[in-house]
Amino acid sequence: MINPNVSVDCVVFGFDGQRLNALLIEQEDLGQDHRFALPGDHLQDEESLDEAASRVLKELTGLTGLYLRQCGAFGDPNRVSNTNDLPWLRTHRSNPEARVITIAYYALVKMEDFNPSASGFAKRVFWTDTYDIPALAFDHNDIFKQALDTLRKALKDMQVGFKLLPEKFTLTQMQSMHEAILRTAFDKRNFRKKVINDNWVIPLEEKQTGVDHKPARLYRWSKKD
Amino acid sequence: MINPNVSVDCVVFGFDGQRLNALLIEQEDLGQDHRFALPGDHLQDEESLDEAASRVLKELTGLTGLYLRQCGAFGDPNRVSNTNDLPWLRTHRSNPEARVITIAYYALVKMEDFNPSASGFAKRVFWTDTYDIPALAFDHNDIFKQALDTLRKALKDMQVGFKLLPEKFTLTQMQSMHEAILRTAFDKRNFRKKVINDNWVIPLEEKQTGVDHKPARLYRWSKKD
DNA sequence: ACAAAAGTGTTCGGGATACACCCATGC
DNA sequence: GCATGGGTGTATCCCGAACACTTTTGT
Repeated sequence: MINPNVSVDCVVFGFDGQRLNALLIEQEDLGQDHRFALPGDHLQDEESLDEAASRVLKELTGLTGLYLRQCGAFGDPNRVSNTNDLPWLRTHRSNPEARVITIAYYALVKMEDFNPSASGFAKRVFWTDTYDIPALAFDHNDIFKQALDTLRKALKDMQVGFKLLPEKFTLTQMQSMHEAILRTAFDKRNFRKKVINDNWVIPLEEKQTGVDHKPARLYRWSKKD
Repeated sequence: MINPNVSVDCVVFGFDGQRLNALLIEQEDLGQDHRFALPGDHLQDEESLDEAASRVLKELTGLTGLYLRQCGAFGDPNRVSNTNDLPWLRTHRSNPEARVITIAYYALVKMEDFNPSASGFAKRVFWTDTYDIPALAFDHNDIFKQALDTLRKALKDMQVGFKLLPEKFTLTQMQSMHEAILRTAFDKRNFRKKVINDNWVIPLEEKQTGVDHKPARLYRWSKKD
């Protein structure tokens, strides 16, 4: 292998209408406590970094076609040398002591469109509230923080938010998403004025169904992906 | 070597009072045309990515103590396989065909404080206008673009501009720097109002010397590095 | 009728923009 | 005295923030 110690790790964000969630995997049990981690794996020859990130997500979680962006490279010489990480490394890596450089990605998914299922060395895949992330393997908690920061900056530039919403959504859903990601409350009238005036969304004729109150108008994002 | 095909490449920006410049190296001549590149080199064992970037700049240009920030990772399988790059790779790399993943950095220097001088495999080091960058080796032109984009975003957040100015500077110098980086013109009165009201700079009692017109007041940056 | 969420306008303050002339110094 | 850049104030516009009540639907 040409790049034996380079990997990609992905922070997959999903929004469920209330909370911002991230996708974690539980690594195979080796007689230890539960070990949680971000989905990630070594880079293979002949694949680009972006391709590696896509492949990893497909292999470990079954997700494909996600919006993916780099959010940093992590290469501290000791980033994989915590003793808790050693048993797993010894069974999965030909050179368990080697420092691994990882390229971090964040991904956004419309949760309704995807149904992650564990495979590869992931024993289990599950969504967790982003404000309640457990201790993760390696330096994955650092990577997660950086991914969230990057997402927040991108959201303020109004470039990515729609990747987390269904095709048709209500303004309340959109506002909740912003509030969940940025951890702030917005005024309903001001929020609506802004997204409509600035042409971020386009109103549809359709309305919400199946709710036991006044159904809200649906909107779609105005920009191309 | 544990990470044989990982490198760092650095875009060093400097401001000369008029123009934004970037530091390039000319690679050793191998009977070809001039070959220009960003300063960069392979990662060594036991050094972090940031440390590698510092070392590379010291070894190739003599510069130390620079402000350095990551601005992306580049790992396309073909990024080093342009035929023009092969002769150089063959004399400098044990595995010239190997794909190299590089972590890109940008650095900011006060040009007056530093005097870059070529060493290592750099035959020559020189400043070039950032709007007149020649064709560079590998994908270094792409890396340069991304570094400039990153610098511009950071400058708007007003975090980094002062790294390019002398300790004491005039507001006209500061404005020129912003204009050079962002490629826009600002109104003199508005610019001054802003940087003074928002406490970005602190006026000194000192004035400019050695100019053949009314000497300008000097300022210093108000924040800590 | 009642519960639940949808939907809607106005006021106010602060920051960004546009704009032109006099001043101090060196030669 | 003249050339060169230094230095200064005001009016306007737009955007973001604060704020509360009526409407529509399902049960």
